[in-house]
Amino acid sequence: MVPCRISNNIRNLRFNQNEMTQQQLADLVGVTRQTIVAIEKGKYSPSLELAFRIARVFRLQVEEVFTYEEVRN
Amino acid sequence: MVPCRISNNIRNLRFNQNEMTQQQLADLVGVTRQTIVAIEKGKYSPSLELAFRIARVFRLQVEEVFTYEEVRN
DNA sequence: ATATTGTGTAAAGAATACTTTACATCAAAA
DNA sequence: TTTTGATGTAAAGTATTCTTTACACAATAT
Repeated sequence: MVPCRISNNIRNLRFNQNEMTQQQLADLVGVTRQTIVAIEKGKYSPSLELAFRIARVFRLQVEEVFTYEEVRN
Repeated sequence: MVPCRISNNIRNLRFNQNEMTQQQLADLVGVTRQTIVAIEKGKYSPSLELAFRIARVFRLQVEEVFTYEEVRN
């Protein structure tokens, strides 16, 4: 796959929208806290399923939480 | 993770929008044809990255290509 | 002072996405 | 009728996502 970057604003959403901890978000979407940490920190990007679940928690579209951009030089 | 279903209308989009083969779509998004087959047939759902790439080909939002719904009984 | 809460990191293993190779079927073209 | 192109399936291997366990640190509360 062509190199790209998927960033997200989960951290901001957690604070601004519902004042929610990583653990609470993890529970709401059904994964472990470490998974949330890894995604927030950009270690890897989630599965589509998890992306949907996270977006739903904040009542947003996937695109409003995750930003896809191709990497060009 | 709570059971859910992710469906998609890639097949329709291929036919209606650009008259595109599985192989062409695969090349455009940088995966093998088998991956497209598996996703169209619902064998598994793509990574978020691939979902973005497919949506981009059709100039659509992720939500316009993939539909997430929780399974309730 | 020490317990608790929220966050970060790391490493081994399980689960899922994706590749590679190969072969089968059907429809349409030569 | 033979060939070609589009699609479907399957199995073994690689890569990535996610879990589990464990520990560390800083800020706040007791």
